[in-house]
Amino acid sequence: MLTKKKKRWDDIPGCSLEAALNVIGGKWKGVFLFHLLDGTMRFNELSRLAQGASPRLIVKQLRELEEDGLVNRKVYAVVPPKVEYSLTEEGHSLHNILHALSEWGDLWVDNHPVEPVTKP
Amino acid sequence: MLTKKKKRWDDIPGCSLEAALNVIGGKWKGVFLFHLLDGTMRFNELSRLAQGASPRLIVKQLRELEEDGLVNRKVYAVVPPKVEYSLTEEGHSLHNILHALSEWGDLWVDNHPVEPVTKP
DNA sequence: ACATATACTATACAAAAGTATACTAAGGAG
DNA sequence: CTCCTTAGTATACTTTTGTATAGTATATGT
Repeated sequence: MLTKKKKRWDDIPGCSLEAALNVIGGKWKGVFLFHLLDGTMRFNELSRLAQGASPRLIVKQLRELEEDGLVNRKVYAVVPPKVEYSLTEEGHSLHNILHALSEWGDLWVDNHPVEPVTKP
Repeated sequence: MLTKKKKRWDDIPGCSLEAALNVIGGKWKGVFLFHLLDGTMRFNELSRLAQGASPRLIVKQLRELEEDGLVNRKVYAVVPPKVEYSLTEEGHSLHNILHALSEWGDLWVDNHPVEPVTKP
């Protein structure tokens, strides 16, 4: 009998936009992808981008990006360990979108300042 | 003493890209925004887009989009109720991004078919 | 008098996402 | 022999998301 492999975007049938957002929309995925546009980075460097996130989460985000074909993970058999992350061709194809999102976000943040309130 | 109003994107300081993804990345937000590009829609119509989602969630997504300034909510004082949702100018400014995401998602889905597996 | 329609709200619960903290492997430097 | 380094794992827990299900208001049509 044939059945389907369970994927994270199974519950969004037919909607490519939602599929895209699922792939790049994880908590730190956008940031990682954006910075990887400039070249390969090591785990530590990526961690520093995700200020305050636990390694568990960082690993999870990176593994999903890898699984989804957007990043390569290259392990060097050295001690201490060295692992380099870089974008695949598919990852690079997000270049324009990532920059557009970043610019739009800039404007949006400007137009929606966090309101200061007086504390009682 | 001055403090800040808590917002949903407070935990992503300085990253406009992540801010953007936070604003449009909710479970059904992309779909709603995309379809609203074509004109106003009533609550029922939007619900139908979000097949299987509970009203609670749909309302939450729409309220957040409203709060973030991307959609207008127009209530008609009639019975039975009638509420129309439409994009604000700021919402419309996402036009290109939403289409780019949709196209990218299309390609991505094509390149990543769900693998059939034989069940034991 | 009664069912109908719409856009929700309320409550309880389950699942997913994220945090906090501690720990590991193994070779080189001292 | 001990410490340092990196790229993670492991475990326990909290928070956020999302589901399931039922209920509400009220003018209108029959």
